[in-house]
Amino acid sequence: MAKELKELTKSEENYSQWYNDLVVKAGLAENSAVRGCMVIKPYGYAIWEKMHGILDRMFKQTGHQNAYFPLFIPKSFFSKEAHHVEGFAKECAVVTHYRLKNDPEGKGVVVDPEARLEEELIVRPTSETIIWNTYRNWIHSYRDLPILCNQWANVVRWEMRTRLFLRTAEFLWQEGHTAHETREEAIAEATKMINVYKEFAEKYMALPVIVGHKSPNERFAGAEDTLTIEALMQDGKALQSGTSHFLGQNFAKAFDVQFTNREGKLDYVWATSWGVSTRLMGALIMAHSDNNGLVLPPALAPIQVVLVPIYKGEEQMRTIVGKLRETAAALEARGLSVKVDERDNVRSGFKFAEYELKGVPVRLALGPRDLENGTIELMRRDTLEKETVPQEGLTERVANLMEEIQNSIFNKAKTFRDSMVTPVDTWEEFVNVLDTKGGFVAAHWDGTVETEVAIKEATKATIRCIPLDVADEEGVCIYSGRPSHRRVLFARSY
RNA sequence: CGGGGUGUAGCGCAGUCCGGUUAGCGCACCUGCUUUGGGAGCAGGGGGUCACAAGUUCGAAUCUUGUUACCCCGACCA
Repeated sequence: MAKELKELTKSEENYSQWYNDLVVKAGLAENSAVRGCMVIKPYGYAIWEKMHGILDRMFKQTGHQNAYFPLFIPKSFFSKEAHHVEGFAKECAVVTHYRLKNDPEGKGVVVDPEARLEEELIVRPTSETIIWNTYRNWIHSYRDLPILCNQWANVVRWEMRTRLFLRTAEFLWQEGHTAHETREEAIAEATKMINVYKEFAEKYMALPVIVGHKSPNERFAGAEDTLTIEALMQDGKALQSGTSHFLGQNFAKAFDVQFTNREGKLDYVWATSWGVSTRLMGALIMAHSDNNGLVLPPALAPIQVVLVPIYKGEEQMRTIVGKLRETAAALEARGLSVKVDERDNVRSGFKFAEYELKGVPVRLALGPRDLENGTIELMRRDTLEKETVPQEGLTERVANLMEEIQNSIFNKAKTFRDSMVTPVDTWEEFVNVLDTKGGFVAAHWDGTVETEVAIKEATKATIRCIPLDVADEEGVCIYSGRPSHRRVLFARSY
């Protein structure tokens, strides 16, 4: 048990505190000297690298290529797409000067007032504008289409209040930007990519998500349609974990990106953009962790199996560590990432607690007793179950266990999520469920922005999505009493 | 930007109301010995501009004024 964490059992009141402590103590990330910016530590980054690698492979398999566009965007680019401007406008970092000089009074360096930029540069909060400005030169004919590019980058949004991984001033993400001949093709692309995200979340992160459309009010600025994957955290709040936008011809018109189509006529291209960020790390942590620390799905765990020696005296240590190295080599040959913890300045009990805090899926412990009996102690992190098993056949057993743990973590999260989707038909019920149970509330909505905003003001709950697979059902709006044709999902969210 | 709170060792804190030996405790760190099947014990050791600045005083971590940073609650958040 994590001594520091033990005193901080998670509950609704201290959930934020618990989350923050967990992120710091598990060695994932910490606050930096720059307000709102985060340092991702090696262990946290190792998990992100795994995510990055898997996603990148999935993008390539769906025909995409990586490219890189500038960090700085001329201010004027943001004036070109009206809705986009409205949606952003504020909370960006702006570069106004390009030089420092020594302080005449000898107090270090100051910004050289002579070195003011003619046009300010915005540190990208997202790259649609600079990318569409670039695409204009790449696209002339239908033969140039589609363009299927992705960029791995950092972006900056000057958020007022930040939380590690969930909302930081600077964060890492990928943003895909595609250009197509037809509306249908672009819509298909946006749908394809939200499904890639769904598959990634469920198969690798063991995180069940609901795919749906955003309401017009929650839509990305400049998009005609925004698809989202919504996940549920253990405190009953929803987390938007990835989005895919059908941008129509909005950016093409703003940046004058036209092509000659198959009929020989000029037309504007159809666009999509889609992204996931280091926020997924927050989702991973909040979806699975318990009071002993992280619970990592084997598919994303930087260390899948840790081997801990238990011994008395140096001679015994050498024998046992030797045996563990052999075991580790066999597991590695089977494709698992393993670590033998040979440190002799901390005791085994300390190591047990530490790897639980870090979420390592399987722990093997070998002591003198096992040496005699030809056994080894095996513990799985998700259930904390220990058993003593024969060394014979261990590699296969552990390899199979990886799959079992991955499924078990997913099923646990799914059972919880499913139990937290509550259909309601009255306003009283709606408020009551939000206040006492949390989670998603499936309710009828009249489809108007006014109602959506009024509900948000009254309850802090927003429409998370209109699920893709929702069945048509006649009913009346819980707030206005006007007719509705389907239920949508409301929740309080991060 | 509004309301509240906190700055004392790497981290967490006591001391501040009511000024007075050499500023203290826990964790972490270093050394040694004993330990090792669930966060070891003992002994010794290192580490401080008490956020910054000015003032009051024989004397300031403590009182006064100003500044600054951070945290929490709002507002904000594709």
